[in-house]
Amino acid sequence: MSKYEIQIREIVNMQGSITVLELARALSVSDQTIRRVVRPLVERGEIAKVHGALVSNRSPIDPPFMSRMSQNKLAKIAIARSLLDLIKDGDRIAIDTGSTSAFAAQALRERRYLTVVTNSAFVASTLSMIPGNNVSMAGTQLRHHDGASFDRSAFEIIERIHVDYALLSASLVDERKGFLVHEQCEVDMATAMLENSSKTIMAVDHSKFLPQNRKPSLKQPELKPGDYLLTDKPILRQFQHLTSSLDIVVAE
Amino acid sequence: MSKYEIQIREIVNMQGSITVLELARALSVSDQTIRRVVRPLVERGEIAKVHGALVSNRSPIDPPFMSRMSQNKLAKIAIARSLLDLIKDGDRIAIDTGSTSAFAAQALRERRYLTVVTNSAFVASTLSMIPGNNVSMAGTQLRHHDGASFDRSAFEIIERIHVDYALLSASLVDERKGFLVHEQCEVDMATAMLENSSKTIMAVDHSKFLPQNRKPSLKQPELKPGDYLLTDKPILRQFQHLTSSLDIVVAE
DNA sequence: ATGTTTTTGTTGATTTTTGTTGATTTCAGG
DNA sequence: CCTGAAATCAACAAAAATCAACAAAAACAT
Repeated sequence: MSKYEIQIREIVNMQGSITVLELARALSVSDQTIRRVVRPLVERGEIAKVHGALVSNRSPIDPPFMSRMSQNKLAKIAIARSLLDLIKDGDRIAIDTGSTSAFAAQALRERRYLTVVTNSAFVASTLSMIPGNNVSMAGTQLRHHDGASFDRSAFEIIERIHVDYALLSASLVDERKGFLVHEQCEVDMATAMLENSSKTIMAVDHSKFLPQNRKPSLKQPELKPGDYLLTDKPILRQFQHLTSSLDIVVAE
Repeated sequence: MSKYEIQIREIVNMQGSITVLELARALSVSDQTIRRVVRPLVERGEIAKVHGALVSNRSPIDPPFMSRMSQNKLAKIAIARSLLDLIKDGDRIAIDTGSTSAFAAQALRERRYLTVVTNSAFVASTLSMIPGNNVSMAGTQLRHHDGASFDRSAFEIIERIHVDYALLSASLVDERKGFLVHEQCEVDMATAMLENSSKTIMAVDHSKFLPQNRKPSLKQPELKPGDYLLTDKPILRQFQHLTSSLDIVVAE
């Protein structure tokens, strides 16, 4: 049994699929080594292999649309579950757009009597079905790539409703610049939610701490001391200065 | 099994349908590759293929919402399919709440460049995912039993957007009183949609013509001559006076 | 240190997949 | 029914991934 085995299994299952070459680069070994190490894993049926890639054979649970598109499903599910430790029946919460929030909405269906305000039609639709919830959809015109709204009325509604928690996310965590997203309207929305909530919960899975091809550049608003950071792996040393004043929750 | 397989399945199921060329561009491979990879998927029946596009063969609706919708599922699916004969790419349509409309929204995922305005968060969320669509969610506060909004802003938005078709439904068709629903706000919404559309499409499955335990009492607005009635069985004699001025489409 | 075993990287041959071209089929509109 | 445009298919060449074999490097025991 090779020392790379556990790592490989984990990466493949997390990502769903990955090419041999990518994996080789990730572990800084040659592609041939990966092939050799992977062979017994495939024979034992622990992961599947096709020409061109390794694919996870984990039975993919079936959460609706949005969720299945996303990377790092398992991490996001774990984060969503640990969110349930913070949010109790009857709480008021603002939720932003994004796949992490989509998973969170799924998890929050367990809670009752929530007051929810969101600019994501998916989140609104999911949580509005729960008896006892009071859900407000902020905004009118929905952008097609994620069904979220960022028009003026969206901001007016966010600013009208004060909540206990704002659930925010980010596309990348940069060592120096902090939590980043791709578009200004997302920053504006996050700011509005943060300003109208008592506490903020920033939810980012560990992959957001790694370098990415498509680099976001816009900085999310500053978190307050005592705000929560939800993630799925311990914070690495070089990021700790960003998170020192936060309550960190690491989902197992 | 190819390395693109999982991605293709996800994209097709998410979008409902997509052309081979679009998919090729999305994965940055040639169209020929897509055709090759897709062939076994089609043979195994995991997705369906028609000349010009790949279409999802997923059961038309999965959301939790479905439990209450399961009545007359087949009839509603048939009606939704025949709606596709009326609504073409690029059309503008207002859609009301209700299970019939939810099925209609699923079917309309095949269409592109729709302008949609609706007070149902589920319909909005479903159709906003389709590239090229322009979807407006009317209203803010969602009622929990169906995720629809009937507040003042909902009406303002409906009245601001003029569309080609209003897709309406009813809870019961009464021999004397016509199309009935349970709540006044639903009548108001139907009226607003009808007044801001060129044609109205009333969609009711045949069970709505039968007596019911919980009797609705509020009358939907009068349809105009030439408006459509979509249903799944021929109209019985005793109802024909209600429908004589309408274009009747019977889904097979 | 030395020899042995195991792991790893490199090379080149082999297999599989992919893109391109051109012929063929399908579809929509007269 | 015919015609033009778009989609599909077949076949071949190019590119990428895989495999086998061998040499270098690392780990281990003596």
